[in-house]
Formats: sequence, structure tokens, C-alpha cells
Amino acid sequence: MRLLLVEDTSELAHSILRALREEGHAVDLAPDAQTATEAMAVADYACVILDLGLPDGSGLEVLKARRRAGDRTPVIIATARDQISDRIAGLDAGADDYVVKPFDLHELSARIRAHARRAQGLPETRFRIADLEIDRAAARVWRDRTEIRLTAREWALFDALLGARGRVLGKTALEDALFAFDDAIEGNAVEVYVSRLRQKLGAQVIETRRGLGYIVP
Amino acid sequence: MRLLLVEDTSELAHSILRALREEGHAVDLAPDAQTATEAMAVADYACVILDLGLPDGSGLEVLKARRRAGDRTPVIIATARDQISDRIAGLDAGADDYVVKPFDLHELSARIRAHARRAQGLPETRFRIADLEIDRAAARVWRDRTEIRLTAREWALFDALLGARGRVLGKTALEDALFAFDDAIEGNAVEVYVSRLRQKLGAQVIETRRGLGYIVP
DNA sequence: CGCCGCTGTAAGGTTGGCGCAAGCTGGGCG
DNA sequence: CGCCCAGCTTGCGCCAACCTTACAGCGGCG
Repeated sequence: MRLLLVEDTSELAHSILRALREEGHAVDLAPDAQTATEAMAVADYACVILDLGLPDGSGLEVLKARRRAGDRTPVIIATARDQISDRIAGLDAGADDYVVKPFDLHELSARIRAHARRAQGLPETRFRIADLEIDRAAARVWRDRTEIRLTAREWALFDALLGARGRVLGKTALEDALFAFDDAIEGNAVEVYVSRLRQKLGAQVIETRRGLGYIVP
Repeated sequence: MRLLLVEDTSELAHSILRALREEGHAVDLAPDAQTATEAMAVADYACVILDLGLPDGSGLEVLKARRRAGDRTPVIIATARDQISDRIAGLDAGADDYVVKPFDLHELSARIRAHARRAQGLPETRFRIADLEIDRAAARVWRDRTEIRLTAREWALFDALLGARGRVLGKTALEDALFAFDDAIEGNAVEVYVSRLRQKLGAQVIETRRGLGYIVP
């Protein structure tokens, strides 16, 4: 899914960035408040991770401004252990959750998934489609009790379609969900991954609506 | 509004109960998982407050079961401050929000109001015309539970007519809606698509106003 | 260093929707 | 009653959208 990491460019920022990308997320990095504001205005993120220790210290203002504009994108704030007052201020400003630095990356990504799913209005995490058993929280798929292994990108695409289940997702919407700004995709990558998913999951799971996009019905 | 408080019968439970009732809510109290399940099956609550510290510890199972059954009632879970893993498990199970005990009663009631409102305000994107079920947001149409597949152009034309429901749309207005400037249409394309739509959807759905245009009454 | 799996690009094959055209239907008016 | 023209319907060739396979680059891991 498409994420925004608001963090000054440090060693830590890049290790978070890499970990999230390895999980198949498309992550944009915003090193300061202004970049973050612009990015949130342009792209539709599934979740925003907001570090309150920005150089100009105005991370909270970014959040408040977006909330005032009616934006409900899930925001998880990251604070240092001793900045309890920051945490409370963050929740007051409209944050959905917080993690304490240094945080466990698995915990962070679990929270990201949970909040993104809830924002989509489809909180069920385990369900069936055709002959497939799907666990969105665990990012796993089974048929006949045996797991079908998906790569990070394959799952990312499938998850995006699941999040819009019953609705058609245009190819550009999928590209936005899968690729960050600086990935600069240029080709038929989406079609390729749809093809690969159909080989693994069965041709009927993802339908093509020619000229419109794809849908999991 | 009608609320359900799932909480073992303690001092705390009753003070929450009293506070919510003083705000004018109709609150049912369920002291254990079984009572809660029965209550949710029978009544239509605006919001459910679910304590995870139940004696039999199965609060999460109640939630999961309701979500599996397709119930979207907003659920706010209450956890102790140190039970972070509970919180994530709760969100994964389909909770909409959580509060940390001991919580401020005003905060709780504010969240109840917010979630109840959001659940109510689901945009009514789905409606019926004659024997058709139509979802404009999803760009899909059904008759007798089976989907009628429309092509991109067919849907574009139908959607334009739906957007002007009850008014007559002239042929030129429809051409403007369907074709970009540089497409330079020159033929009877609109009539062709009206014909195809009538074949798929039924002749009575789109009426012709001779010399004026078309209308979905 | 070599192997392997994942990723995105490229190239060729396939297909379904698109819109034109041509003939038909029927409402309305003299 | 009969003509005329707006609208209806069907067939069809074309082409963009889509599918599939192959491949090269890259990074992780032993």
C-alpha cells in the first residue's frame, strides 16, 4: 500500500524506509513539514507515519491542518520515550495511534495494516473468496489448506484490490497504490502482476473490466 | 441512541452506565460474552463498547463472530494501559477504535458520537430502478442478483443519464459527456449505445423524448 | 563468488469494444 | 392516409487495451 514516512533523513529513517519497502509498500519519504504537506495534498496514502522530532518541530501542525481540511487518512505518530506530553498532544491533534521510539518494526507494520484496513471500512481480516482462504492481517492465502506464496508486490496488488472489493480499480489507481513517486513506473507492470496473480490464485479471482480497470467481485 | 456496554458487573461498569444514560443514551449492559452475542444479534445498536477484560476472556471472539456475520456496528474496545498487544489484536479483529483504561468519560462519549455518526452517514450509493439494482460508485448493475456487465462507454452513457435523473438530456449533451473534444464524433454513436443499453437493461429504463433527447424517469 | 528469487521492461499475440454505415421502424403532421 | 425524418437495430472491420512469455538487472544469502 502507499505510505508516507515523515522523518528527517537519518540513519533510522532509511532503515524504516527499507523495511517497509521490503514488505511491498510504496513509501514516500518527507524530510520536513512542507514536503509532507505537499505530499499529503497530492497522493492518497493508506497511512502516514509522522515523526514529531522534525527539525522545525512542526509535525503536529501538518496533522492539525489536514484534519481541519477533513482528511481522515490514518496517522501514526512516533515519539521518543520520554515525550509523553507530545503523545497526548498528538492524539488530541487527531492522530490515530502512536509508537514509542525505538519501536519494533513488526509492531509498526502491524499497526499500519490495522489502521489502513479500518479506514477502508473492511475490518474483517480473514475470509473466503471462491476456493481461497485469505488473511489480510497476515498477508497470506491458502487453497485446500496449503499456502499459496505471494511475493511482496503480488500481495500489495491483491491487497489493494481486496480493499476495494466490489469496486473497479483503475490501472492508474493501482499504480498509485503500488509505486511511490520516485519509482517512476513506465510500462505494463500492473498487467504483469495481474497475470502472475491469476496464475497462482486462479483466473476468475480478478476480473478485467476493459477500459475501466480490475475488480475482485 | 441505543448502546451496548459489554463489561463485567463492577463498580466501574455502573459508573460508565450511569454517565452514558445521563447523556440520554439507552444503554444495555452485557456482563459476559454470551449475553453480548445474544444482545447484538437481537438489537441494532448505534455503537458497542467492549471491555476485553471479561471473566471468560472471550471479548474478541464476540467481535470476530459478528464481523464474520457481516455486522458493521461500530465497536470501541477498552483495554488496560499496558495491554498493547490486545489493542492490535482488537483492531485486527475488526474494532473501530479503542480507549485505554482508565479513560475519560467525555472522551468516550465523544468517540461514540463520532463513530455512530460515521456509520449512519454511509453514502447511499446503491439504489433500485425498476427491477435493476445499481451501484454508481462501483459502476455495477444487477438484475435478480446476477450482474449485468456494461462496457466502459455503456456505463459512461448510463451514468450521465443517472446523474440527470428525471431530466431530459439532449443528444449533444450526451456526446459532450462521452467524448473528448478531439475525438470528433460524427455518427449515431449515442443512439447505438442507447440501443445496446436497452438490450441489456430493459427497454423501459431509458425513454426517448423525440426531438429532445433521453431520460431515465 | 555463484545461485536463486523477485522485479520491471520489452515484444508479440489476442480479443473485445468501438463507432461507422446501411437498412429498418414508427411517430407525427399535413 | 401516406410521407418524412428522427430514432432503432445489426453487422463488421479496425485498433487500442490487454495477456503472456521471455529476459536482464538487482539484491540477498550461503
